[in-house]
Amino acid sequence: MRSNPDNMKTEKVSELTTNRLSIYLRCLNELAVFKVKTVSSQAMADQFNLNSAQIRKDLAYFGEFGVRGVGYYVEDLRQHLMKILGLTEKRRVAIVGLGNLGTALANYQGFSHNSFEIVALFDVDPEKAGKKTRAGLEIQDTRNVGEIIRRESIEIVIIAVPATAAEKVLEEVTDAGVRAVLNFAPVHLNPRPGVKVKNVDLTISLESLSYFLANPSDEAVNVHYREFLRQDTSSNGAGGD
Amino acid sequence: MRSNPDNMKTEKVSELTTNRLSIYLRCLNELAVFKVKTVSSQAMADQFNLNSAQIRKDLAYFGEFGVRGVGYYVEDLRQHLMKILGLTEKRRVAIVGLGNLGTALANYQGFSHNSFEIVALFDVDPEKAGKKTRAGLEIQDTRNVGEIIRRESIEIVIIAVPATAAEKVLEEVTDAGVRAVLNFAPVHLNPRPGVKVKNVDLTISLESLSYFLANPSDEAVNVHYREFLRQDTSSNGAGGD
DNA sequence: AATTGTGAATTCCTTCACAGCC
DNA sequence: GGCTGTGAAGGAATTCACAATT
Repeated sequence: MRSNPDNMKTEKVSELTTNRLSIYLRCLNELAVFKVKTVSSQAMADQFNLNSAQIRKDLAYFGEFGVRGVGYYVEDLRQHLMKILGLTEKRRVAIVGLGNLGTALANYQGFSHNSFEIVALFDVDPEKAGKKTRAGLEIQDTRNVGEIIRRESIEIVIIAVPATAAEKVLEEVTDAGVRAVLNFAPVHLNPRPGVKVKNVDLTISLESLSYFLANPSDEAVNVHYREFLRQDTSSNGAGGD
Repeated sequence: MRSNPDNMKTEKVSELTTNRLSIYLRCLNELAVFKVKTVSSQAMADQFNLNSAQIRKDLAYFGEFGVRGVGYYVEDLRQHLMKILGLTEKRRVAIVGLGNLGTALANYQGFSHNSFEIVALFDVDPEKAGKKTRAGLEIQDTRNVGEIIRRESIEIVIIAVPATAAEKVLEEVTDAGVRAVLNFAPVHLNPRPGVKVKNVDLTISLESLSYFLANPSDEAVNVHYREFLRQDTSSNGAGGD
């Protein structure tokens, strides 16, 4: 039993769990909009085809947030999850690589309500340097990435450069103190200990879909849609500090 | 033992496995460029911080592709993987939702060499209808999505619409016979049996990174970077045909 | 000697099932 | 009665370790 209802755990939490926490939070956000006061683990489980015990376990690990016979107070749990996921203050984000994807991400509204703020953009192409995105943010030369990351206290870097350039970018931003990276380049990166890399690899996603098209009889018949996002669970240079 | 060296399995293959097959293929593609003739499971494992037994198991499931004492013939295994992943012929892809992300994807070059071809684009916005992307492909009205999917023999649909519109799009394309969907909308979709949905959820990825920033002491110290892409493993309406 | 293919062992994750509480 | 929190059971995925093969 955690017994430290607000102040965190001592063991390790799997990335499958953190992904689910994010899903629970999304669910609670929706319920909050409709002014729903409480919700049971079963109700949430139904919505996402998860198992209710899993939800309870995931949550119970961080504290006793529920009330027996009642369920979870939506607003209360929402606050707890925000805290656990480190979303109570804005995280400053930079994008490296302003090609199609990088540009789309720079203009994308959909980042979690207001927990993430894109504050810097980088590209090697001198043609692009100086240009501004729709939001009015200026593209800077990748050469200065380290310096600016420090100056701007950037915590998360999104890598959207070609595969061949990704490793070098990772090194540079890691040198500048960044410990969290979202990598869109279709390449395996080897982060140093203490640095977390999450990968979004469109080729893998598409090829995996292609496999299922090529093997329609595959996949057990009654596994149902049960499972949800096992998104990534990426490379991670682990390590306590 | 599979014993049917070319013609497929009878059980189910996990999505973790298909993701890895895709990684192996990428590795082989690189080796092929350098005219490397053979490769051992250990050599591949080193490159991606995987376990060599896992690679051998993954491959052995589909046939006996290796040669004891030698390893795997790069070109031979590459062909086998292409076949297994269904990449020997082009798969026709449509994108629904031409906002920032959809547009970026429409212009993106990086799709696996030439196994995927984007042949149709859709958006609800009548302003956008008729406009062409850089590649010269015209954006069509979402109303006609079913008809065009059938006419164009589209097999894979990329959903890049807002969360609220995604479920409806899924229904429509499923009605039109699509069985593979890549969903970028931050929402859980419930596909019918026999339809595969892979999710790419940027909010979950970022929030998961945020968790690790908020909990630096977390994550066991010597798990090392071992694990690689557990990308998604999404919703799946399973089912034999 | 090197390296695959694979049963057995292990580790990790999920689900069950129920005691405990409201 | 309804629902949480959780130990125990079950299942899945990974890794070990070695016999089989070239």
